Amino acid sequence: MMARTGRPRSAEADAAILDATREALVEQGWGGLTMADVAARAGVAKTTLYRRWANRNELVVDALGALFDELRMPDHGTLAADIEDVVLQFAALLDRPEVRTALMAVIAESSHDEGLRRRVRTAIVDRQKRLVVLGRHRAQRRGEIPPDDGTAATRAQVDLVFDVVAGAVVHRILVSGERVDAAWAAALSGLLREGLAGGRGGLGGGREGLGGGREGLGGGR
Amino acid sequence: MMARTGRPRSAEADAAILDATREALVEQGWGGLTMADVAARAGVAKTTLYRRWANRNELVVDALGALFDELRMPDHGTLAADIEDVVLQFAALLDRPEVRTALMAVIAESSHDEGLRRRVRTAIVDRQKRLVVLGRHRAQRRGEIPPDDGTAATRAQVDLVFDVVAGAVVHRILVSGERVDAAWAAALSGLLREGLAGGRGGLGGGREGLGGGREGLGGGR
Amino acid sequence: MMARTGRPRSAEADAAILDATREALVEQGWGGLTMADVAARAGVAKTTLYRRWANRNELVVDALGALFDELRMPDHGTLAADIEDVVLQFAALLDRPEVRTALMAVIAESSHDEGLRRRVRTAIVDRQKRLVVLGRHRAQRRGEIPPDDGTAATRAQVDLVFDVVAGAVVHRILVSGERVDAAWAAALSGLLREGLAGGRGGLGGGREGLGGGREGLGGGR
Amino acid sequence: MMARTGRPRSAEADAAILDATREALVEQGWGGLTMADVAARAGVAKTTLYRRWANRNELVVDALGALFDELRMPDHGTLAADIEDVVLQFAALLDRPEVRTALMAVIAESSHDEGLRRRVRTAIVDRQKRLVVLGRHRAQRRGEIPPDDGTAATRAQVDLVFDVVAGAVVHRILVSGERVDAAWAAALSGLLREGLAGGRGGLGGGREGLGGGREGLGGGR
DNA sequence: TATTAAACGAGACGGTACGTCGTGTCTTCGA
DNA sequence: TCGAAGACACGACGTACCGTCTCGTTTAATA
Repeated sequence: MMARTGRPRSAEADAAILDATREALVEQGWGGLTMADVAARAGVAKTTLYRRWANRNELVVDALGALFDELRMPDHGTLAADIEDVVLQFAALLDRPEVRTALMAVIAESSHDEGLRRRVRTAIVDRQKRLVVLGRHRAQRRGEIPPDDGTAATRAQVDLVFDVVAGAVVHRILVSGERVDAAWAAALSGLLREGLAGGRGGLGGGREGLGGGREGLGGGR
Repeated sequence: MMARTGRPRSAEADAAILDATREALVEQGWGGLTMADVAARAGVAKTTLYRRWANRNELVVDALGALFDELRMPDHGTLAADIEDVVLQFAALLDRPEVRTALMAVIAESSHDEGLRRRVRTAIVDRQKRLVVLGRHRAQRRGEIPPDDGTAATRAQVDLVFDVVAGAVVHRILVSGERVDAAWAAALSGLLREGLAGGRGGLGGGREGLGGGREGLGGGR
Repeated sequence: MMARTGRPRSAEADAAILDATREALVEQGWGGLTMADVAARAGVAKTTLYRRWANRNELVVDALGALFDELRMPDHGTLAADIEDVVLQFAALLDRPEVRTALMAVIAESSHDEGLRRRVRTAIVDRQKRLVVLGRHRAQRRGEIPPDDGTAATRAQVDLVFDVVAGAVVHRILVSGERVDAAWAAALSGLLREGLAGGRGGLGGGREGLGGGREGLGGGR
Repeated sequence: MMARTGRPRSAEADAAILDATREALVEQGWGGLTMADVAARAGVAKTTLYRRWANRNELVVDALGALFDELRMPDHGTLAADIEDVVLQFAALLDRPEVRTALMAVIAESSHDEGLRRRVRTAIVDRQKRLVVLGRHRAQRRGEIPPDDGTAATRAQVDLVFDVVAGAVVHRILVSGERVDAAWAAALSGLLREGLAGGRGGLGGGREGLGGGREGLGGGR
């Protein structure tokens, strides 16, 4: 079904190109990144890049995605400790200059390029999200949080936690320009733990409190 | 003090350029935005753009900043309602196509351009942050949250709330690509209310379950 | 007849502008000459330049023309000596850097600008040609050459001599890039003397050896 | 000796560009000539122009030089007839609108650009000069003029004749703005023939005749 | 082992935007 | 009213990158 003949593609070239891309991002930044420069650093012809990636954006997404693949969900025995660990891992990743300069750029580009959006989702977003899902399962097995009841509210809670954790870390590092240290990670973890527990089923349990009803919101104290 | 001679700059041109910039962003996206196109839309020469802004990035930051200037802190009587209102305002802003396509792009560029970073801070970030500060003051006057005690922990809490709120909204809309509706805003607000209240006024106060990292943050109590 | 009101134009400004034009030509060459630079050197606003000259070309023609005004027809007592003197004067003029760089340029521009062509003619060409006419008259008074007989051939000879003398000097200096010294001037003068004498008073009188083309020019005899 | 790799340059592009340059010169004149227009006419990208020529001046010199390459030295059997033929060829060349508008311009530019001066010399001046040298050899073989004696005077005479012929034609057409017809060519040819023959060994050798000796000038009648 | 077809390097190519510069006009203020 | 200062619309400049296209040269599977 597929061509079996001819010279096969070089696997070394792939790795060299991704490495060169990250190296160039560190030195030149997103705006200064050029395909010719990447090719030269990788010791490869421009043609070879375009044979594998359609354009600069897709190349960068893959180069970044490889880094996100290294994220690991630890098991420290408590949800809070697990969250803090992941937050710090994520922060360390965002602190890398190639990520700082390129992550938001490809997300911006993806806002008007559906193909790129899909690639960002599979290469980057889903690789983060699975940590949230995994951490949640572990916490449920430990009994720290109630098990899934299969409602939409459950899925909504996963999404909310994901957006809060990832969003807060991204915002602090890339927008506010502040460092994420253990203290900050603990603070965020604490906020989440109380927020989720305090909700007594909270959001996700999604009952009365959701959807506009906020009769109790804040009035609780 | 400064030169008073020569033909003064046209104030109309400034407004026309910023309008044209937003219009072009809507139609062409960040990647398709060109200075020549903006100039043509504004009925102005390219020179006139470059006389006011050093480059495309700074122009776009100012064009976006003007939108963030329209954010208002309402007074609904409760912190939760105030937060939800602001979250929805912010979400509406991020839903505008010119913001979706360009906000993350300029933040990415700012990661290796200190001047641009400052401009982003004053034109965009600080305009959001003052809402958090104002909302916090109101809630303190209402007695919903304890007054500032002047510690670093207090300032840290403001920063954390800001990063969580803004980060979550940005992440949900731009990264996850989901809509922010009243239900989601209420859920986020609830998470924050419980998270802040549960902490006994203190992030970092995090107790037993926390990883331990709280060297100084939580000392505020 | 003319408006007498308002501030009168500065006569000093005119001289300063022409001086500045020549100075700028020396330093920047024709291609590097800018109106703004001329204005700055003259201590004058660009407006003032454009109030007096319609464009760069006309300004330069006048700036060069002033130099050609200094050409003088001496009276050494013989035609040959007079020619040599004028040739050397002309050569000295063409050796000035502002003339080298700009004379051919304005002539080139004049090829598709009738107004400029007229200005070149009156400011530059006619100022050279009158020397030929004057020298011819003197030589006729001395009896070195026959008096005008009013025929077209007479006028044609004046033109031919003018084109040969001016053209040869211009070509040697600007095209061939060689110097004009007394020996060369004498050689040119000698060629002309023999050429005119040999012709038996007649260009076009050319006999047997000539190609045949003489339909009317030589009819002067 | 040189790199043999990569895609070779298109020879068609070269020809198309030079043609387009002459075409644009005819329609727009020297001042209206733009690289973008030439590229568009040639169906070529601007980059391709700049890959071959450093700037507009060098491009135009080559475009004009190709025309001067077509000059031919005929053999009519007499020096006079040969001169007239060449003069008319040269005049026809200078009458072409692309040459009228651009030749003096590039010569002007060459006055402060040594590289351009060299290019003008090889592409234009030397192509004319070889005709003088060739015509002189033929006339010597015919016995019309004495053979070279190897002195500097001989070389000086070649140069003088060249400057006189080329200079006179250029000056008449471009400066005086008059046409060159057979009659004028014959008159110039006659002047030269007599001037060279009358000199008895001509200029350079010419001593006594110089400076003061002009006893016979015009006295021929 | 020879064939063969794709991968590869090099670099020219058609495009497009960049940011700068010069032109000639205009608008303001002060002399 | 003139002049200085300088903003303005316009348009060309020469550069840089894009992504595509030839070239001639490897290189591994296949026949």
